[in-house]
Amino acid sequence: MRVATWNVNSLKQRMPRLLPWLDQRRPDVVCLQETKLADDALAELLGDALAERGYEVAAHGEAAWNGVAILSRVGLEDVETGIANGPGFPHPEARAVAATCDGIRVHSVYVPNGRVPDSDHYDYKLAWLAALREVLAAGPDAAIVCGDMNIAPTDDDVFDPDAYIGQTHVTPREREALAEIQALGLHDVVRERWPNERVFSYWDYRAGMFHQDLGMRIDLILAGDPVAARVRAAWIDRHARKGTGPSDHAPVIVDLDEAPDGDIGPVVPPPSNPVTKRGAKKLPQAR
DNA sequence: ATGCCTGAAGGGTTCAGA
Repeated sequence: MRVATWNVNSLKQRMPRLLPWLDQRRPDVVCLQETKLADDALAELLGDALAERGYEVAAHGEAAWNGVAILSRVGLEDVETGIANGPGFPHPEARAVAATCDGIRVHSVYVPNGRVPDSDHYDYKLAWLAALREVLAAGPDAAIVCGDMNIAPTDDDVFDPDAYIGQTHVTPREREALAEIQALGLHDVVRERWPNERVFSYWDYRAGMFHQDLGMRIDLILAGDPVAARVRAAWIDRHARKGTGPSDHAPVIVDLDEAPDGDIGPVVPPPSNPVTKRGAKKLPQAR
């Protein structure tokens, strides 16, 4: 079973990239973020194209901003939109949808950006993460949380920590909120597979950041023990960030073995190697 | 001039993103 997550930065604009990518990678479950489409508009836009490919759709969107969805061709049951008891800004935003696909509770999430540390929007981000944690704590262990977390878990997940001083995505409180979610027993499957590699999922559109591989790893797949034990491969599909009209995020993909019948034993982490990093560069700076 | 890109809304410019 192949599960993917992709912040598409507008489904409408990304159609020419999404459909060929679905045909190329053939994921069984796809979590989308920043669809920027109301549910009826999404159904109108790609309902037929997805049905042709065998996907059912659980969408939770709104016009212009935010929006998440789950596509599945291995079943899509018990759909739940939004985060129970989650905060709004000030009203609830379309940032989460969950469904059960082939026995796994799948969450597609688009965590608020935070904008500026210690701002109202930053407080909203922290409250939203706390509410997400409660939802996950009440759910099954056979869960997978996919999405744009808008947090780089460690300094190894940004091209240069100095470039992000005073910015969101790297502050201790955000990272602690994410760590508390992971402490429920969720494995960051890409980092566990590539413990010392330079792996990013987002690159700013500007100033050739992608070309120079100056990015961040903020799109994560977090898997509970029963799912993490089935991980056969986990990687970031940089190819989808190349070429004409890409999203500024690349898809993250994980391949799972078939669910075992009995006890599969402990999850064994892969061996470690020293971190290799290239020369630091600054973000584009204002004058 | 955080807006060197991109997308969306609502008009011909502003806001949001990370």
